[in-house]
Amino acid sequence: MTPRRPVRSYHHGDLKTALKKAALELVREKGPRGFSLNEASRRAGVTVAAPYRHFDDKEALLAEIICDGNAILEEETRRAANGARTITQKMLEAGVAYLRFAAEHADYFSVMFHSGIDKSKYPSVQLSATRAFDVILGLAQQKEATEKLARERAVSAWALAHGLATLRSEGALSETADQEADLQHLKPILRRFLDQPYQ
Amino acid sequence: MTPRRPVRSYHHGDLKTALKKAALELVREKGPRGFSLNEASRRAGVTVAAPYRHFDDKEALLAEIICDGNAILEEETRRAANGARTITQKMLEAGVAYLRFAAEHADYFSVMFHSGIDKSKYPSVQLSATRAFDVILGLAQQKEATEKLARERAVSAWALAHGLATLRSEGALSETADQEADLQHLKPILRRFLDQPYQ
DNA sequence: AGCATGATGTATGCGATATTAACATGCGGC
DNA sequence: GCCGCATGTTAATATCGCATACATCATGCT
Repeated sequence: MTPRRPVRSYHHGDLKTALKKAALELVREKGPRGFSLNEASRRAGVTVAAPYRHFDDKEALLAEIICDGNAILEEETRRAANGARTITQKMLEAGVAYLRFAAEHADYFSVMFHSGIDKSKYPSVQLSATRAFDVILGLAQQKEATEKLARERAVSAWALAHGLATLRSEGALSETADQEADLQHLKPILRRFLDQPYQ
Repeated sequence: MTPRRPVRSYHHGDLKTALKKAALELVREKGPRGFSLNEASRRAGVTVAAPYRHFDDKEALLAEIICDGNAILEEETRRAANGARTITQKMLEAGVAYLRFAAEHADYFSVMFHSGIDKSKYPSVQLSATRAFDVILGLAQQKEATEKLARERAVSAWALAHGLATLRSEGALSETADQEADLQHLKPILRRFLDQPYQ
């Protein structure tokens, strides 16, 4: 009669990761506000006290997720840029990668920008964000003459991509079933923006 | 301003408005997550049950605030556009007005975009958002030949402004004490974007 | 094998919130 | 002046969440 379970060990093994996954799952289901440590613990098959061995508190978990998200974003924009030849094309592909990230990792994106946590309290978060931004900034520096212009170019490209991604995630932009096609449809917008000679 | 009674009377007079103000105040102090119906009631000097005479539930209050915010945004971008002569200048000023709105009404902006409410459940919210967007769209239609191009132009301008505003509100853009100066500093970015011939 | 240590469970305190039901009040129309 | 109806209050319910102290388990090191 005893429920025969496949030897669930007392020690979870990788609870930290499991909790982060559960949190993202919750965000996907119930939106950025739908996350709670308790529910995440339950889903990870663990009591509500266990998470505290791995995270200082609820916010700390979110902060780590944001770091992870920034790392993925950095990685993906960098790879996209590497696949192109000219600087302008690199920036274009990086922008597309940003939009793709926002769509494919909507859960991360949601936590990163809509979880309402005070990022300034977490240096690690700021560091990861800076690193992600540096991908674009690095490209802009190769494109522009002065540091000031490069920074301005990078900021505006970043902002455009971020704005498009946000509008998209809110359903303000008409979307079809084909994500990739929609993405390619937005490309011209980025291209026109980047093609223009700067100053 | 608000009809406030010196003597604490049983009936508040304009509780609906008072609650919305209190909510915005809370958001200003504690961020978009820091709002609760209970605390707002307290600040309005009323018990926690009173709000239900004016709003279906917590979300409904937020939804109304979003409508209000969209109305203000619409009004301010429209006025800014009216103050300029050429279409391009009108769009530029509208963009600056967007950024100014995000800075000066950071509380509204926060609720509008970071409160995590499902806007699709509130037609009134969507209507107000559409009306605000129509200001830009209307300008773009005068600037571009086809409807398709106009829409694209409007979307990208909107996205750029929104992205800049968001980055700004997160402290990603260096800011000085002088809000207005910072704003003028961002103008070139918008201008370069708008000056470019489209297609 | 035995022990130190870290990972998890148990029990519990505390606080907060949203929401509803039933009762009270007083403003404004008649 | 009176009474209805909107507006508030009292009171109660149902959750839920965070956090902590302490016991228990299992793993890996020696």
